[in-house]
Amino acid sequence: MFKAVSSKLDSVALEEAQLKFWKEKEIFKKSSDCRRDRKPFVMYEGPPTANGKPGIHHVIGRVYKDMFPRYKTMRGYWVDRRGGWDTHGLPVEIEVEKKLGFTNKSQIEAYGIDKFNELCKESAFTYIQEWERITERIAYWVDFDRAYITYKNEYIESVWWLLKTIWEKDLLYQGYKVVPYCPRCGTPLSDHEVSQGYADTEDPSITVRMKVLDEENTWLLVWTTTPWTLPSNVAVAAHPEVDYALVSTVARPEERYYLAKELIPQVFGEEELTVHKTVPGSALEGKRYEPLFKFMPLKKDAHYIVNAEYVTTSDGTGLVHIAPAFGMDDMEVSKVYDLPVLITVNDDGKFVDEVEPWAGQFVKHADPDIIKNLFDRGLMVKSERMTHNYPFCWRCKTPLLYMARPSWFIRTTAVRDRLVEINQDINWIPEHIKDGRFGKWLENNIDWAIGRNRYWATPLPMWICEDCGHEHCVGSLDELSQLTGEDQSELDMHRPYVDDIHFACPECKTGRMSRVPEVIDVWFDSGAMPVAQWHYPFEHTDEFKGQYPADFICEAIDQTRGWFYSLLAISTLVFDSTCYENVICYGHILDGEGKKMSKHVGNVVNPWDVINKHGADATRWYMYTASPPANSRNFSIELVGEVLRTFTLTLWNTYSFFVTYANLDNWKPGSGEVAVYSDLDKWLLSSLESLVREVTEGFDNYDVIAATRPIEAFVDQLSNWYLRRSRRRFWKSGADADKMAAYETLYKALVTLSKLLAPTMPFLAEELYQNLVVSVDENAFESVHLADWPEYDESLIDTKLNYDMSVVMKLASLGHAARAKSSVKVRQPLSEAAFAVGSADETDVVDKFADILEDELNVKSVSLLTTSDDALSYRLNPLPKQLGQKYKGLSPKIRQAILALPARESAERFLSGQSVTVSVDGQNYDIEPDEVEVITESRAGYEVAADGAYLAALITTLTPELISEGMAREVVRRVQALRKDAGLDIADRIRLTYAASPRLAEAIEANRDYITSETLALELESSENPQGLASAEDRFDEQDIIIALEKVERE
RNA sequence: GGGCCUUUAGCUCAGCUGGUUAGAGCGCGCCUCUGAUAAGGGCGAGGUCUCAGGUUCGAAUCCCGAAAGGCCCA
Repeated sequence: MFKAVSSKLDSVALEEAQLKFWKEKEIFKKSSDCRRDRKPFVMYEGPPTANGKPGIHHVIGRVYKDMFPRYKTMRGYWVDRRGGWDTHGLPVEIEVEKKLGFTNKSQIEAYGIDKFNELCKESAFTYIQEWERITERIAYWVDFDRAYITYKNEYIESVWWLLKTIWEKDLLYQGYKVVPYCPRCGTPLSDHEVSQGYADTEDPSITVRMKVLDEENTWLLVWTTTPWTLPSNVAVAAHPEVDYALVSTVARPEERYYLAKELIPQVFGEEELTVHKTVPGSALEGKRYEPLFKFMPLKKDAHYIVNAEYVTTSDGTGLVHIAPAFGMDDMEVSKVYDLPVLITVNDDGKFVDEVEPWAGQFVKHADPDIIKNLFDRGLMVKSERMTHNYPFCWRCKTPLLYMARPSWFIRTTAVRDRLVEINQDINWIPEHIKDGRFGKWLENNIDWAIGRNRYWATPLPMWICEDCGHEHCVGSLDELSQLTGEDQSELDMHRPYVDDIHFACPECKTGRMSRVPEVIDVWFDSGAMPVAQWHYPFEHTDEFKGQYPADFICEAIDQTRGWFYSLLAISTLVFDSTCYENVICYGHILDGEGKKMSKHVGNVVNPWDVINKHGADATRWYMYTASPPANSRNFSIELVGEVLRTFTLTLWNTYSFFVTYANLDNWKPGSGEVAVYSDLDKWLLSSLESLVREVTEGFDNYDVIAATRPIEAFVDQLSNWYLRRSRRRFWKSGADADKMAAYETLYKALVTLSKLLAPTMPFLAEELYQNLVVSVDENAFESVHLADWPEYDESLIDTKLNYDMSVVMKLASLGHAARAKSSVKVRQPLSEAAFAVGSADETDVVDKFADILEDELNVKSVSLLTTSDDALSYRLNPLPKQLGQKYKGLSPKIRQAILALPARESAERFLSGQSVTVSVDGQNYDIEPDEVEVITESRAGYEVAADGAYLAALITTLTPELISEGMAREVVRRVQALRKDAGLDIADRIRLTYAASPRLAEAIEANRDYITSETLALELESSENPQGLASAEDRFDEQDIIIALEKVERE
């Protein structure tokens, strides 16, 4: 016996019971351990930070991450599902700063870095229980006990080792980085801070001229909104592919100016011009000019035209002033051309002494003086003011200056080509990421600025001699012990403790080595996880090698610049290979209106609301099937409820039906007579095999939609066609070969579904498996999650059968439509239904599946309409695809010729599989049957419904026998309703009494056997006054009836 | 400002390398069936396939612009 299954489903209760079962039996652990000696499947967990609550957008990532390891486990791979936590970084620091009420970095130092970092460490795990709770509840199986934690010494030591390896390759260096800087607060701001402080402001908008050397009276026109950066100008940039014109005005023909051709109207307005020549920006490269100012000494060559792709012609002159110290783009260009970086401004935002006229003046306040100076020297062409959006310090409202600050870099540009090459071997889902967003990002790679002037992060292990400037990168605690001559194995590798470690300079012997103040970018931490989670190379060498590279990783699409990059950059720098082979990038979850979810707007969905209402399985299924992973999706709780109604419950009720009848018949797999399978069974089994193939291929290709949506379609057909057409087979008494076939077929389908759904709907799958398999098979696996994935058998896939059945469904649907039109209810049997199909290879379907069509439509016989039937007419529909591809431009004429054919004769030939010849422009063409669709139309005598070539026609003439049978069905329906109302069990036997008007009584007697077997009545008697457990009085078809039933206790 | 993506029915999505009258599910209205079902079946309303050009015998699909939204970068 199977455990009885109610047709009602309480998904939340069911899931909680499964959670308990998994926990008690340690199924997660077993699912990994039982494959311990098998080939590994490797997934890396992109570590979340637990200092915020998990939201619905975290749920989506976790359910994607869960399905593939589950699938691979069932395929026999060993999956070590190790978790991880990202614990460092600015977001954690900001939380703590808020808590302490700090507004300024100096407050942290005053408070004490040690105490501050201690608070950060705690804060990083503020919501760890929330994370663990939701993770467990949605059945994301991940090992938290062995989770790596980025603040642990072991982790940090591996990160140091990586940095040292990179340093030894001469790829770690100190340079300048242009950052948004508040001169009043004396600190750079993070992007996040900058974005808070944008405001419209008025600034100068000036166009100056720079004299070209070696060309008579020729000038470059250059535009800028920051006159104060002109003293540090070192070059002028032109876009290599933009056309530049050399022009002079009619008013002053002797002066010639270079500028972008398309910007001439903006610069010169209506003024009359002579264009001397036009050249692409690439031709200007290297042209030298006279600098505007010469305050700073030059250590490198400067003051010539360079090419840069970022130059635009949306405003200005198309010639862009380059001051590497004060612009991010400028700095990048300066690296390409090896230009000098002129630092003309000090930390307070004031000009340095070398800039004599304005030394000590705040740079923005010096703008008017600089403009005046340029006017006086005849170098100013145009001076205006403009309003634009400019960032200000969110604390003190001081305008931010983009300023070069010393910073540490990893020379990723040295491996740029390898990054691009290696990226080609990664399977990106969706594919366009590879050469699109990610590929382009790699091609435009710039050196990775990894230094941060912060506290709670991995310290940069770089020591520098205070005397001679000698640099040394430390790669382990051991090494540090050797250098200092003291045991450092117990050192907390965070600030401020590492800051206190000094040792003698190995180079000059006299100087003291001190650590640089920087910590590193937290992205380096996360990208280091393939190595650092194992404390490699200090420990676990085999584990590291066995778990490198990952087969699969999965994060949101915004990680292209984040984790996806940091992982690839580090593995390329250190191992010259990728550390992941397949990636799914999933999109973001938006609210029901397509807006971003944000706390501020208050449209954030709490995942618990969804799960507590509809359960985790339905939530998971929604995530998988709603849209392709990369699409962003408009989420609402109702959509998850829809999953439950349309998919879960359909499957659940099929399952409940099966268990109910199997228990009634005491059926078990393999019990009873040898099954004889009907075409309907064969069709279902064939569909099942194709389903297994489809889903398997979906998983193998990391195609989430292909691995899930076909299951929905199958369940729909299982319930609404197979089961609907098979109900009677389960009801009938006895246990013949046909019934056995129905049980075997439905059972196989349900058990297979439980396995196919195990990776995606782990709870429901477990319920099915436990009850259908474990309860009757003592050799079964303890859990579906320990079971093997079903193999499919190609030989069982019968494409013709699958196609034929789809035609049968179509014809049945049309039959129902014809019935509705005729207003003869389905309960009334009709003598005949006739069908038309559109092509020769479909004509056998009606005969082959006659019993299904007869039963479904309640008709006595079915037939195929033939072309000889005068009640029908025919129309030919030339198929544009086939004809167009064959005849190209001739196809409109061919089409006309086909339409002009005598329809009936041609239809006859097409439907029997023969071709028809048409003549166009004196040429003959053979039109094949598959190039034309034959459309049948009814002229009279039938009730008809048609769609395209398919047609169903009903003969609605009723005989007395048919009417009598129809009445009997009415009676049966009323008895069944009565049984249900009386609360009888489906298998209860009854005694029936009735009183009916004469014609009805006659019909009841004529169909006595039918009524008694349908209603499980042991007795059926007419009575003057029917009484019993339940009774009903009714009138239909102008007949009156009173029926009553009593339950008969079975011995 | 640049890059990548998205835009098809009220909602969520299919529409393969161009090819029949652009489909499905949900929702809505009407009808119907029911001893598995919170269901099933049928009919119907609902679409300038975001807009504008172009290529083609033929464009939701290919090309070129534009708009709106998302993500990343500046």
